Amino acid sequence: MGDASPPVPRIGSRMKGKATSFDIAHLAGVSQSTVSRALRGSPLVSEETRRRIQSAADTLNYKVDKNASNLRRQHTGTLALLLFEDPTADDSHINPFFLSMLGSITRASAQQGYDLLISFQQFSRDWHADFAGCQKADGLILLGYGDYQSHRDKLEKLVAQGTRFVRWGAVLPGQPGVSIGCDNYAGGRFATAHLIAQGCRRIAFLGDATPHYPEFHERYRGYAAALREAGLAVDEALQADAETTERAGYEAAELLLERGVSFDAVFAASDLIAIGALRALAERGLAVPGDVALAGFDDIPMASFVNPALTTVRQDTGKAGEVLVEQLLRLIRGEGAESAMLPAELKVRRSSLRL
Amino acid sequence: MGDASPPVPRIGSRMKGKATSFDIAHLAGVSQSTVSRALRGSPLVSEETRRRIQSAADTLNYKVDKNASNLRRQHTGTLALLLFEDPTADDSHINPFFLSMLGSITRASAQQGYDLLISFQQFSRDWHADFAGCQKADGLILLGYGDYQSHRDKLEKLVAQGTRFVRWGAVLPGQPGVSIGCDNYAGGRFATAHLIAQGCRRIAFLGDATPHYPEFHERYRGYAAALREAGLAVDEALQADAETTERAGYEAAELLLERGVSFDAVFAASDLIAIGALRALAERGLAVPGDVALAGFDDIPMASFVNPALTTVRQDTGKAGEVLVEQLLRLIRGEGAESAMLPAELKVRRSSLRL
DNA sequence: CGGCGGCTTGCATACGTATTCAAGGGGACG
DNA sequence: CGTCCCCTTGAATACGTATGCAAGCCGCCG
Repeated sequence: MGDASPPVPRIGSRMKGKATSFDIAHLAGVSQSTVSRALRGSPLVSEETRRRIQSAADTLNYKVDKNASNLRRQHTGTLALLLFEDPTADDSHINPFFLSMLGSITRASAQQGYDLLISFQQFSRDWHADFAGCQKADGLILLGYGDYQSHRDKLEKLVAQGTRFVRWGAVLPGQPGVSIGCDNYAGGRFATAHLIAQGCRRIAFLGDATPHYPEFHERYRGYAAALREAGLAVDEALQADAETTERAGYEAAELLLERGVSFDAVFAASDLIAIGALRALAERGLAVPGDVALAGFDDIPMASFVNPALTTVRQDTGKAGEVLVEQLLRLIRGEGAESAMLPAELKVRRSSLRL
Repeated sequence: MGDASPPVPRIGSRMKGKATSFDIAHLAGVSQSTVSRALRGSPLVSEETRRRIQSAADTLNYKVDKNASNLRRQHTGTLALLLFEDPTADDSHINPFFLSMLGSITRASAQQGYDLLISFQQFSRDWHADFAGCQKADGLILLGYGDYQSHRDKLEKLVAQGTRFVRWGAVLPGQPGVSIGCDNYAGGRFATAHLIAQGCRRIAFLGDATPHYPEFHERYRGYAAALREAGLAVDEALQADAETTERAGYEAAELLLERGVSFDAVFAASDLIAIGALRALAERGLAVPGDVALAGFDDIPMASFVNPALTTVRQDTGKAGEVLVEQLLRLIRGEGAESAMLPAELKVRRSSLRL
């Protein structure tokens, strides 16, 4: 007597937790294997059985347990987005350009059926370890301006560990892993050539010009190339470092003004820098574009709303997100991916129009 | 002799996949249980053993498998953020206010040691099912303006299923679940009272005033209250619907102008609407704040950069993210959480200053 | 009429970790 | 010197799903 419990481990008894595939199996009068097959769309299950299982699953409000499923299949259906920011950006305002990228990446991965895990990272931390082998995500997307030189070792470690990742940033030869970026060189060249075409001859560059910030460095190279092509000299006194914040742009412009050098145009390495510079110029009573023509980079939403509207180099964030996700999925599927450079497009607005 | 293989299932043989706790155990000369305990910081392990295990783990570059761990512990260490947007926003520009919230929530959850899963949702879909029981996340954060009435049933279903979630939005009595929001009523009242104090008497309201958009409705109620307190009548001809986009703001302002009613101020239910209205006013040659004083709501980054800088009601997104995550974690820990209303703060800038 | 192949289904096991239970060893105290 | 208890460790099992393997059923062909 009382031999009920030993043979049946737990079917039907557990009311607390969510329903499992065993519960469905019990209700539909089939085995757990068949339930699993039916719900994953295996062709091995007959149509009638599939319907019965489906209706049982609906009844019990059953959802496949992602953890168990992922563990068994050794795959997560999740991508991780690592967003790097300089620790100095403590005002909790994320760079709008990256926010735009974030939105685009989110959409792209959703479209491909992947969830997206977001994580903010400090450059200083051992970020590469956190996501590498722990099966949190099938692949990584690295996003952030910055000094990749000092993190090259970490990237190489990722490659060595077989971690799948793509990086947004400057596309340069000899980099570890797959990089996607826009054509910063061409963008810088277009913007500067445009300023020259507007009659400007003394064009300043605001933004770090060292190779430590590869994107900015490429933009600077484009700037210098355009100057040379027009027969103009590159004057170091016309360059001032700035990280990509409005405040840094303001300060860099002030520095330039204090130097006492004359200039009739500013090419800023990012829109935030340009907007900061715009404020500094306005405070000195300099008219834009009358006294100083101004161009930025990124085409953040704010750029069209400042006064005067900002001429800038547009990076197609929508396309960028798609390409990043697409290439990452290729890596995950083992198809091999390639670095790619997206075109940059000059958006002319009032801030640069002198003619 | 030769009794090596039967008792030991697979230790040491697998070179392909990542190292498991068994590999660590083997290397450190202990059992898998001890490895698990050591790495989770259990006090049961001796200090010397812990060190040996730690060093073995470092050597093999071992990372705890999140899926297995989560499956075993029945918990994910992940929160999911569901961001709702009107399908009309196809230009891939997410509302800046929500982007700011997103940043803040990301930080807050990272600070609490939780990962954040981001998902964009269409109101139309059966979103409530996707995350409810599948163990993807321990809790949900719902974010988005909108018509909660038509989704009340879904919220109630979530509550019934025992899903832990918090919602950003209007805090009203009798709502299912926990809601966090700012004091939209007070914000609308402050902004309108400020416009009145600037000498305005015919103040328009741009934004949906129906209860379908509870936040906007509350702001409208605050607007109406301030008018009444000043002995001014609420004129329906001074109200025009607009969803929260720049284009809608532009069109609503145009509608207002075409109506031919006179007005000397505009209170827009969001900054995006205000910025659109600003453009419409400028095109008609109306000076802000000279001819029309203008105030918005949200204090998105753009608000300080438009010309003239926009007076607005600031919602503290940083605080909001913290509170959302904090209350959600309380729910997850079974401590019970309460809806809360955050203070709204008037930020006076040039767009409203007539004195 | 026997055997063979296609179509479904069930059984058993593996995924990698966390935790309960039992056991071993050593010291302290009576 | 014996007993008891604390400290540390190992063995075993459960978490819920996916899948290789084998078996049952049926019809068809030889």
